[in-house]
Amino acid sequence: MADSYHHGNLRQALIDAGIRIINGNGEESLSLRKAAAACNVSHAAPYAHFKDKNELLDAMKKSVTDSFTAELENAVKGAGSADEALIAMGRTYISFFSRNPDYFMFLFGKQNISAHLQMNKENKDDYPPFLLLRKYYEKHLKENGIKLSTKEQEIELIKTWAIVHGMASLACMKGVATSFDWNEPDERLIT
Amino acid sequence: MADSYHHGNLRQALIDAGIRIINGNGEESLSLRKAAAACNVSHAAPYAHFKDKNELLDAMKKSVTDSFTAELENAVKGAGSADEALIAMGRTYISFFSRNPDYFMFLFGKQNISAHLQMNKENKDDYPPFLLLRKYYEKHLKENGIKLSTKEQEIELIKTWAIVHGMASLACMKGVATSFDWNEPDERLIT
DNA sequence: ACCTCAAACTTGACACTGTCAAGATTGAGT
DNA sequence: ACTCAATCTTGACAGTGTCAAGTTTGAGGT
Repeated sequence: MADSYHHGNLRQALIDAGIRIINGNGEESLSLRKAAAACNVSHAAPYAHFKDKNELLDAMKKSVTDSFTAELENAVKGAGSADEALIAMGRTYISFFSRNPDYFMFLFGKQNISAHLQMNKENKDDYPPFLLLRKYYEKHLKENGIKLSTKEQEIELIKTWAIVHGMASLACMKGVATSFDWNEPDERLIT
Repeated sequence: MADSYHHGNLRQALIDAGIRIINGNGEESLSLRKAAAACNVSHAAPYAHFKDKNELLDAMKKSVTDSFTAELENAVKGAGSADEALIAMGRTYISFFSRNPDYFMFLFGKQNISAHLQMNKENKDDYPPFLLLRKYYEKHLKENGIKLSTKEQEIELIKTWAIVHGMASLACMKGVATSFDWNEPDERLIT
């Protein structure tokens, strides 16, 4: 344990250090050199594992997204119906980013969401949280015997996401959320 | 006109140059030195007008927000009823940021929205676009004879904003919006 | 046991950035 | 014409991303 890197699992260490640095101080406060220093490694060492600073950032985003997805999946486990699952997802979505506003800005604050979606594909349909939403939304339609055209379905899906995402966004803005209890509403957000 | 600055209206020139630089290349591509160079001025000249790089950014955000607000107000002029006004606002909100995705990331991509809200106050209630929304939402309630408690009203207001803001957010993410026509929906977003 | 060699890391350099201190220019008001 | 504060320049500093060149290292083949 003394020095499991020097030769070891730098790369993961850099990802973890990067996330730790960002947390509470925002993305701006991260530099490759600081992350390297946090791993007791020279300033150019990261280039053995990442082509770019952006590649580090993308790996970090992937890591945060994985935590986020895990939390969503966990929230959905305790739900009896698809409706309950959807509500649980909405709550968790907003709650996760209310607890970690830095993560919200980190994930969505730059233009390149596609970069960390799946690295190689480019569509929202590969974004794990969106996959979850679609899955339970379709279940919800089936359970309640609702019939929609593909187009309508897509619109409703994006609208639902937009509500939750927009609320999370507002909840993360300082000076906007104070007078509002973000753990209370979102009962009526299902179409 | 040849050199209206040297002594002149640097500050506004810096704001304009900054916005021009950001447009199409994102916030990252702006440096104080580039903005200064674009105004034919030495690299430390901006410090006569802005304490910080952040103060320049805030001034730029204020400028962009003013354009945005103007567009919203203009959209509302042609509306017969409050309902029409609200729909027009929603369309314009999404349309504005679809046309200028860089502006969206610039305005909302960092944590400090409060910084450019009004510089001295700290509440969303001073954010001009939100003021507009509140105004026409209350008109809408009155016109349709709807009675809500203050709390309920606030919730509906934020929910409405969240939908529109969330849609704009999604519309600005590359790889998300492609399959979706952002000029078509938002008819049913009013409570 | 030795050699090999590619991967992992270090060192040193470069251009660029934000910021500050010190000086030079300027124009308006006395 | 003199003053002075606002404006702008010059020069410096530490910090940044990135690259080129060397150095260490540990696993695999002989």
